[in-house]
Amino acid sequence: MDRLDALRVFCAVVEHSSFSRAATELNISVAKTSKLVQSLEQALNTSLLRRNTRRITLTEAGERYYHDVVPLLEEMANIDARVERMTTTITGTLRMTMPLDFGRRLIMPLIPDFKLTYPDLELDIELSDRHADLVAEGFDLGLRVANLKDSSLIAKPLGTYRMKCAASPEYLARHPAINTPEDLEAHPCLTYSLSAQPSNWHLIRGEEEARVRVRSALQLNNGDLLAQAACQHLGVLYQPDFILSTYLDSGALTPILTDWQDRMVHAWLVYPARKYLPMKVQAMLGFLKNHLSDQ
Amino acid sequence: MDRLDALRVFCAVVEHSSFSRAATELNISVAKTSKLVQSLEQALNTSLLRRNTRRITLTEAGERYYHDVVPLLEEMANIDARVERMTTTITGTLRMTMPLDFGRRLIMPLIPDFKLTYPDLELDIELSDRHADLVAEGFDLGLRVANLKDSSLIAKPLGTYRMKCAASPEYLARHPAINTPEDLEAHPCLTYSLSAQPSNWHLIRGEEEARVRVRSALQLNNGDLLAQAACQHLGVLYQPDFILSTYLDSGALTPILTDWQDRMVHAWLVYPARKYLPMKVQAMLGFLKNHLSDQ
DNA sequence: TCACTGTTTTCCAAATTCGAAAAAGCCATT
DNA sequence: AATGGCTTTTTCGAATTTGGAAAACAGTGA
Repeated sequence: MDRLDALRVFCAVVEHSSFSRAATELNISVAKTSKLVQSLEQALNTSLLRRNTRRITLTEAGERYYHDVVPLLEEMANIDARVERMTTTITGTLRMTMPLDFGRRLIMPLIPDFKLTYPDLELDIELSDRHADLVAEGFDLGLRVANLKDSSLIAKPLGTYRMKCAASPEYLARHPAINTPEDLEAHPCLTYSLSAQPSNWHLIRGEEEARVRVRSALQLNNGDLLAQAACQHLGVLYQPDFILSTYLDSGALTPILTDWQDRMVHAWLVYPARKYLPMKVQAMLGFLKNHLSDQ
Repeated sequence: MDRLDALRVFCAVVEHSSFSRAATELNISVAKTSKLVQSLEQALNTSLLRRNTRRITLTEAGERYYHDVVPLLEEMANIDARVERMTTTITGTLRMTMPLDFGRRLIMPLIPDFKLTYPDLELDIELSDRHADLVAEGFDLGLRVANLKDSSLIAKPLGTYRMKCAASPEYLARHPAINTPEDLEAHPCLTYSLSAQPSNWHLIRGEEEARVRVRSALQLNNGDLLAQAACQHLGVLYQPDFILSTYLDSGALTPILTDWQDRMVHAWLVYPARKYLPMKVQAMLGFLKNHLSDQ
C-alpha cells in the first residue's frame, strides 16, 4: 500500500469522521479506505482511530499524528506543484554547449530573437571546441559539428554544411598547383583536431571517393584560427563553409579542388536520452530547427 | 511502488551519485532502485536525473525536488519517531470512565500508588453512573459493574463482588419479617437503574434460584445514594458489598436473607477492540489486576 | 425484534512487484 | 579496434499485493 496514499486517506477519514464519506470524497472503495488505514496503523504499530461501526474518534497517538501529517501533506503538494510548474512552463536555465565558431557565426545572431520569444528562460551557453560530457557536466543540450560518437545521447540533425578546401592566393601562387586530391599530400595542411581523423581528408566527385592522408603542419581545435593561419599562408585548409564564407567573400582565401563535390558535414543537436524532455529543451530544439534550416 | 520509498531512494541516489551504491546502502536490489526512481519520474512527468551508465547529475527540476524533499523526509521521520515514542513509553493521558461509587471506594485509594509508578502518565477519569460510549467519547478504558451489553469492546474480568440485601434496623422493626425471597414482594425496594433489569432481583441458595419481581419505591443510578435512602428507612436495598460494607460495619444497615448465598457480580475492564493496545492502557490494566484481585 | 447504516473481513481474479540474469552502454587500458 | 570492468536498464516468470463485491458484523432507532 502506498504510504503517501495511506496518509491522505487517514486525513480524509479524520476530517469526515467516517470511512465511507472519505471513500466517496476520494473516489475509492470503502474497502480500500479501511485497508489503507489499517496498513498505516500496522506500519506505525499503533491504533490511530478508535472505531466501531457507528463512530470514529482519534486516539491520542492519532491526534498527534493527524496534527503533524496535515502540514506535511500540504508541503508535499506544494513541492509537486512546483515541479509541475517547472515542467509545464518554459522557465529556469537552459545549459548548452556548442563549438565556438558555430556558436559565434550561426547561433549568437539568433539569441536576441530567442530571448524575445522566451523571456523567462535563462541561457547558460558554454562555447567550447571539445566534446563535453553532457551528463557529467549537466548540460541540457549540446550542439555538435562532427561525427557523433556512439552514445546514449539522442541526436537530432540540425543542418548540413559543405566541407571546402581553400588556401590563400599568395600560398597558391608560391606552391605547386592542386588539381587532384592526391596533390594535397605534398602540401602542409591545417587540420582540425576534433575531427574523428584529423589528417584523413575525404573528398567526393560523383561516384568517385578520395581519401587522402595529409601532412598536418598545424592542428587546432578551432576552425576560425585555422582559417586565420591559412590567411597567413601556412597551408591548405579543409573546413565547413560557415567558417570559410567570410574569408572567401573577402578574397583572403581562394577555393581549390572546386570540381570535387564537397562532402557534407552534419550539425547535430544532442541531449541526454530522456523520456520526459523538459519544455525548455523542446523550445530550443524547435527554435533552432526553424531558424537554422531556412538560413 | 510506494511513493515515500521512492523519495527515499531518490535522495539516496542523489547523495551517492550512484544507483548501485544507493541500493547497497538501503539494502535493496539495484533493479528496484532503478525502477523506483523511474516510477517517481513518471509520477512527476519529469526527468530528475541525467544519467548514463557512468555518471549521474541532477536536472534543474531534480535539483529543486531534492532540495525540497530532504527536509520533508526528515520531518516525516520525526513524526514517525514521535508516534513510536508515544507507543513505547507510558506517557500522555489515559482517559477512563467508571461508576462513581466504585471509583470512590475501590479505585481512588490506589491512584497515589499508580501515579508513583507511572509519574509521566496523566489521568483523566470521569466518574459517572452511566454507560458511556467509549468510542464516541474517546475513552481509553472503562470500568463496568454490570452485565455487559454485547459490544465490539474487549472486556477483561477485574474482580467479583457479592450482592447483598439489607435494610435499616428501624425499617425491619416496623415491617413484616423477610425470611424468603418472595417476602420481598411486599416491601418497598430501592433499585439501581443501571442494572439490566432493576426490578428483577436474583438470589441463590445452593442449587435453588429465586427471581423476584420487586416493587421499586425509589430508583437511582447511584448505589451510595440508594444506601443512604435505606438508612432513612425508605426500603430494602440490594447492592454489592463494596457499597454496603461501610453501612453494615457502622450498624446503620442490617443484612437480611443471609442464608441465601449472595449472587456474584463481576466488575469488568472494557476498552475499544484494538490490535495495538497502547502501553498506557496496558499499564492500567496490569496495575488494577494486581491491586484489586488481592484486595 | 427488525430494518438500516456503516465498518471490516473474505474471497479471488487481476495487476503489480521483485530479483536474477541478460543486455546495453560507457570508459580506460591495451 | 578490442578487452574488460563497472554501471544502469530491461526482461521474464514467480510470488506477492491489490482492490472491489459481497458477506459478515455491530450499533441504532423504530
